Amino acid sequence: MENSFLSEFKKRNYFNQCTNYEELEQLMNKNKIRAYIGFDCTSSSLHVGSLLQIMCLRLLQKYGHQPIVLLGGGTTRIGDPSGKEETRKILPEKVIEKNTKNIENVFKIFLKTKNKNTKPIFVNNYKWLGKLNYIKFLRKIGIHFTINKMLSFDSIKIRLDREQSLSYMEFNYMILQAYDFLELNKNKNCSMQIGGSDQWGNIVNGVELIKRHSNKQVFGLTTPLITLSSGSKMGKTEKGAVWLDKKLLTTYDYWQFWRNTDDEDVLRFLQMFTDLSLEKIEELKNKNINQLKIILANETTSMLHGKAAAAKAEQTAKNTFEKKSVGTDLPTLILKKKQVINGINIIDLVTATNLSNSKSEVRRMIKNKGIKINNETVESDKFNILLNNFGKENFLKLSHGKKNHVIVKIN
RNA sequence: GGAGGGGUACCAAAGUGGUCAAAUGGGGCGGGCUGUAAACCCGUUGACUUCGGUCUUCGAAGGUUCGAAUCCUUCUCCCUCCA
Repeated sequence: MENSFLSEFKKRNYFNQCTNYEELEQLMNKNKIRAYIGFDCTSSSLHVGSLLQIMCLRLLQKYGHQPIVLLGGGTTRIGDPSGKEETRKILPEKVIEKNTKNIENVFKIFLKTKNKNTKPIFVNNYKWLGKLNYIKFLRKIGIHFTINKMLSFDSIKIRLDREQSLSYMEFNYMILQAYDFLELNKNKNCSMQIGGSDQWGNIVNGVELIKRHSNKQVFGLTTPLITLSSGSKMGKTEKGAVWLDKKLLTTYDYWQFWRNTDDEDVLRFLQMFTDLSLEKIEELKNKNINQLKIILANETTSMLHGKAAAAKAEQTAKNTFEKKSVGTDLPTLILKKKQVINGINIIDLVTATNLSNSKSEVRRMIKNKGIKINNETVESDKFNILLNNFGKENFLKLSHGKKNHVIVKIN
């Protein structure tokens, strides 16, 4: 019989592969289960690249299952070779610990924490990996892995085929991840691991380890790698990562990220990254594409920054792009009156904002007609801003290209 | 430990004494067209500049030379092969 969680999982395009779909269906129909996803702690927070996994955890909650968030404090000390062409740099322990805390906070926003039965369980694998005894580990766990098999996994094979070096440390990564699953199965009664498609090998290892070690059946489920219709990986923009963190990316910029989605991706993203029901999305389908993008931006932004903040961002975008005016969410630079009274050179003004920090770049921008004050192109890099450039309300809008605007105010 | 190959801008990659702030492609940025889309076209892509130039950059430090990304020495990192 079809399982409601899995069927929605599929319909929302989260599904890539499963170790044993039919039996997983049976299990999930019978019991509420615990499932985990592991997160790497290599950066100071999470970005949109991890959003799909987060959505999976939310979906588990929706159907009454309980997510386990595994923070890879231990495995990050080793470095996952999957999909990497080179050994990645190993971070100092202090940084990893700090990252771990920040990342945990992201989940506290996205996941529901009130319901006792579905609230997320946070674990850090450093807790058990950090105190492993090498000999005991090899005897207990190592015995279940054959080198022959390990060499056949993509993450290893690709490196070897390309004759790129792979350290022994990294080679052990998959065993550690498999061990994590075993640990969670034993101590937290966790019966499923979810992950990106690049984690398939690591996940299968865990499933097999548990089979051999404990003779228990557990499951692995993977999500596809999301690419934009342009073919590039999701989550990185010109300006850097799209962080799921207020401190690292403003609400307005986050909203804009979603608003700027390619036409081709909009429906898919509505399914993947919003809570809108599939029926609702079906209804919306025929709406104007730009309306859909606004809905997408509002839904995704509300989830992270709250409804009110999202509405503010939307209003700011409306003012900025439709009315060619300004909105409260635009970044603001405040100047003292005496700084302006004798005029400020345009280059100095632009570099004082976060629009640019290079004078050469600003000169270039002016030459290419990309700098505007109150929607009027600045023609010369000798242009001086005077008090009368600020309107009655003592502010002006400074634009860098079409999408980047800053309000400059006189105090 | 031994033998080779290599480190050039955001990335890939050319350049092996002057014409090199460094070809070309991708990416980025800006403009045009549009819808804050895609595709396409054009411009631009080290820093500073009084727009004359000036300064810094081809793994690092020295050296040869009027002149070095290019030649020499030492160091360093990466890769391959052998042990």
